[in-house]
Amino acid sequence: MEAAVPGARGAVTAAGRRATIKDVAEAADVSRSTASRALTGRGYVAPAVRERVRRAAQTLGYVPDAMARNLRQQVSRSIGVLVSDLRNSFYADLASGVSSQSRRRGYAMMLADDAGSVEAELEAAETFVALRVAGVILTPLSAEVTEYLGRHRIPVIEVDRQFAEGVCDAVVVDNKAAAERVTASLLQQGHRRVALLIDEMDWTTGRDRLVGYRSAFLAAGLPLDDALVVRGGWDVGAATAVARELLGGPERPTAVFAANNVLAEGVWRAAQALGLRVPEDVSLVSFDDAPWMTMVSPGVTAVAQDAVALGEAAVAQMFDRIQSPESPKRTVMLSAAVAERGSTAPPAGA
Amino acid sequence: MEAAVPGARGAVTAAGRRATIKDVAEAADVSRSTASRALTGRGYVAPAVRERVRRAAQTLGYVPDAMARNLRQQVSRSIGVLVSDLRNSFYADLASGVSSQSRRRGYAMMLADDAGSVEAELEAAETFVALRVAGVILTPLSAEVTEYLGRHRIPVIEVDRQFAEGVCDAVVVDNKAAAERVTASLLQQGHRRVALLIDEMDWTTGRDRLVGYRSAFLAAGLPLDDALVVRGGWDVGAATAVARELLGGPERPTAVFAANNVLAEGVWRAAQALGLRVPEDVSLVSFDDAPWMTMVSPGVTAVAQDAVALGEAAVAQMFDRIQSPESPKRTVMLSAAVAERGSTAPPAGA
DNA sequence: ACGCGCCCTGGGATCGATTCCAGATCGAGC
DNA sequence: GCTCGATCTGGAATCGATCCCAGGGCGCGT
Repeated sequence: MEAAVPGARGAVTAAGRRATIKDVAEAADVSRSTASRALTGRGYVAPAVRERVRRAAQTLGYVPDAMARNLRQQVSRSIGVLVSDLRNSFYADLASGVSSQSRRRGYAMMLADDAGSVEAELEAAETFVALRVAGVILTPLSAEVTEYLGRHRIPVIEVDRQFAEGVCDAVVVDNKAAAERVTASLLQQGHRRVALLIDEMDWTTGRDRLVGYRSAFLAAGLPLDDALVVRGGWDVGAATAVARELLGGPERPTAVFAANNVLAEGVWRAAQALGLRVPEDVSLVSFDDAPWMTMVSPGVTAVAQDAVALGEAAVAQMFDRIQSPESPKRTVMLSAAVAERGSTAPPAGA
Repeated sequence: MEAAVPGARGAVTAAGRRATIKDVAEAADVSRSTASRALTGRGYVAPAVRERVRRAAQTLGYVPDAMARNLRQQVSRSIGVLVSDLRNSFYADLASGVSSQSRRRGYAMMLADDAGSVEAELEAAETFVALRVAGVILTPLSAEVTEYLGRHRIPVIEVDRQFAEGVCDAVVVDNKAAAERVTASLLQQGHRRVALLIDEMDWTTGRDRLVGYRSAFLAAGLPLDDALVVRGGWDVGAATAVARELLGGPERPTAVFAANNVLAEGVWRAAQALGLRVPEDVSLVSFDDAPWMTMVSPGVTAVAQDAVALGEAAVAQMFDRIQSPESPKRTVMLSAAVAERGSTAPPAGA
């Protein structure tokens, strides 16, 4: 174990403690107040003294205690991020976008994932409150969490999905337009039995995707068949099982629109397992891009939400909100591109 | 905007401030000390008083300020995690494993990603020091960062890779054994021109994978050809370009061992672009599994490092270290399974 | 010479929670 | 009745940094 040599580029005082501003002040032979002013740059300090303090801090390897600073200033320079599942690339990309932007602004990121559990979500929210984060960016699971954080006067930005519009700042993609676009494109190719595989209809994500799907039928003057709207479950296993049922049945749809990447994976696996070729036997479109969709052949046509951009936009909106706490709530809607890749074709009979 | 009704399940006092322990104490008609003891459970408090304080806290929506608590107690209940790139599923899984385990122990996770930049890495480390995290789990980019954190007496666990063994706690996979195993399996299938596509040889990851690759040749009594060891670059674009060069050349290898998932993606894309079939024209094995490898056909045979388990093990080791700061440094080595999927076959001539 | 304003510094309060310590109360044992 | 110990409570110090404020020194204008 190396000895802590004071004076060397060490990080601790001789006693083995971490250096505090008091140590710096003593080393520079000034008061704590002056040392603080010299280092933060707020208030008068003679240039020579400032330099002396700076050097002392450097020598001691002084790093100000963020706890103490935040406690005194009653603000923190970290933001909370709460997503559903880091192992899903959508959320990981989202977190990545948030991370880069918040670092750029000098903020640290506290990241938590509820594993789809409302309880874990609330627990994480409480941790954020305890840590007095400057704001929280989350993909909400329950309506409670937003309300809870709001009660504690913590700015909240909902990303990807909302329960209701206008009650909370949010950054979402234009689910309806994108869903309508890809559905219309399938209908135009001649498909009539287009199934929608979806997981939930409680959030704006699910609702709007369903609405978009339906309005494409209406716009084309085609009848809706509710039997073609199928609930897919929350994980790949469940999605695969449901998709097998759907594709293995007697009245097999000629195209499937999967409402997210997990469901799309289920459809893909089910098609493989059943020996169905894509797109010859069944066309597939996914809402939500994923790395594997560009690796398989044919590639899977997908609504490519830019999750990184979503995260970045959320950070931007968070800082807007911090700057003007009283301005009306705003929902930012990003449009999503459709990445055409070849997993769709006119139905066999056409 | 809803009014903050004190007495309701509100989160703020009438003045709009956040409730502090002083508010709780006054509401329960006790001193701050007693309130603190009642809520933390340390020290004597009459049962009736404890209950009164608890209810007051509940009513006020009191959440203790972690800053103040940590400052007083000189410990924090959060750990820092520093990975290279959240958008890479390996790191995302790692973070996910850390997240679940640290939450289980009541710790919050501060997550940062250096985007492959040593500067960003050190900056993040400084943030962790400032926040007085209980420990840091990282995939090191530079040797400096570990040393820096060590100087500040912060426990560090290196994950996935190390510069040198024994100087720092670490959790790694048995790179050499796994690399040797898959290489040997290719050799046994009859391959002789087995290329190794690798990005770096400065860390134990790269070094050991190279060593494993080589020792498989030696064990089989086959000659090594250094021209078959190719540097692949850091992103998919670069990897693809290098792989195209490799597979498009005159002396095309019959099998490629890609040293990580990014490189494997490059090889896969290059093979597609060149119209080469896997495994008929070229066999492919990857070190490091990725979701797409199970989606393509044939699936890509890969050394399946369990990144989630890696993260979980790192957390476990971190708490061991916190409990016994003086015990000797330890490197935990996890073995990696090989997921056989069909991307290998005997070479065409065989 | 005096007053005014500017530059600069240090003392001390402050943020919110924990914790040490002194003191109060009460019941039991002798 | 007195002591002793256990139980319980509140006052005050403490963690590390910031920042208000008082005050000293100095230059300058009159």
